[in-house]
Amino acid sequence: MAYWLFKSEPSTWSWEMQKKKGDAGQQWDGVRNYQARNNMRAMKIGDLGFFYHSNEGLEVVGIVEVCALAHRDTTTDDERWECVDVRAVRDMPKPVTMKDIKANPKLKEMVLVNNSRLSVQPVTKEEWIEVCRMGGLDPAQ
DNA sequence: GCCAACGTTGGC
DNA sequence: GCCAACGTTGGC
Repeated sequence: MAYWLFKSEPSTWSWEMQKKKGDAGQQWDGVRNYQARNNMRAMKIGDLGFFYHSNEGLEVVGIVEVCALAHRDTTTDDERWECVDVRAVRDMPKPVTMKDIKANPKLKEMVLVNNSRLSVQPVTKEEWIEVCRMGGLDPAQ
């Protein structure tokens, strides 16, 4: 299983809105960047991702699960753009902020730190475990 | 609201 | 195919 990070501006698509979609989930539309799209194409059902609030909040607020493989983004006629569906799995008991992540030497290689503009990013298993631990989740889960 | 970093576009 | 110009993103 692979791990990812999805970024969204809460004013556009917030964690609260995501949770309201429940187990049905929601397509992660609007991505117009090849790298981010390629990351979504590589996703498999059951992969987990952090849900990160950009611009406001600047923190990992929850965990989502990929529940549909990459398919056409229905918000555009352009065939180039695809997206997966994700559903909310759980809240972070304690949101992990950008500041916390930058302050942790174990996370200095995170894409979030080094390429903050990429909206869908891969996360290593080690990074996943560390961020979960910081957020008050049992890393074994 | 500013601006650095990055991606894309388009003229040559 | 290069690269300058432009637009967008997102942390601060």
